[in-house]
Amino acid sequence: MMPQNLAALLQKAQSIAGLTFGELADELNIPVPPNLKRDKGWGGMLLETALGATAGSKAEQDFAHLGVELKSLPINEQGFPLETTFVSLAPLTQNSGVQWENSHVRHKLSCVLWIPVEGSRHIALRDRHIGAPILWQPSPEQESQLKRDWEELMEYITLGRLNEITARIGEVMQLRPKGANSKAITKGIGKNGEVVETLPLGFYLRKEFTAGILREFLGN
DNA sequence: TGGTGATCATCA
DNA sequence: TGATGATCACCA
Repeated sequence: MMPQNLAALLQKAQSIAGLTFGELADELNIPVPPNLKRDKGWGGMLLETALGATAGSKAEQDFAHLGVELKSLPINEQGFPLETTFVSLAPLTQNSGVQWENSHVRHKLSCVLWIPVEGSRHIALRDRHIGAPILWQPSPEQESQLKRDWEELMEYITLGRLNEITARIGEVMQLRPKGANSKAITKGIGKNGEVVETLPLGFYLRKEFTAGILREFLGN
């Protein structure tokens, strides 16, 4: 099932474009939940299964042998993203020496297969259509935007300014909580360089950024 | 706990 | 009403 090369992956992705979640799920004998309240990652998992990615948690690209990360992107009727896009957990400790060039964010975003998906809640989950795939690599401009934000955000982390971090920081990428709930805990660096308990944070792409990706591929 | 996949839902 | 902060499920 795992595609052996990029062409096969793209072909598979193109072959499911136009289907609804319900049609695809039925083919794969996967039950469709009534909504996403308790199954927030269901759509992404469905696409992973359909495209032959190995399900489960592994800290790497979905198609590591192809160097490709798979991401579903819920959009509204206007083709605009409905949600920000999670990229990766932020390293809150042991991050000395981490540079943009060897960061998880850069690696994850070096090549992404985006699959737009109808996401409006008034459309029943099983009736939502799967869009045409977009194989994307950041342009030099996009990468420099990401790098700038990453460096600014990482500065808060490494300088022990965790308490000052807000989702408003960052032009195209932000830091937000990423965990089971507000009681989730991890280690971070405090004001005086000491280890402190803090909320796990993740990097998220702002909607405007992913909207730009859609725009460049769908031709404005 | 820290990853994967994300969306929910409250409040400014 | 949209974005921020919170949350859901599953796995190793």
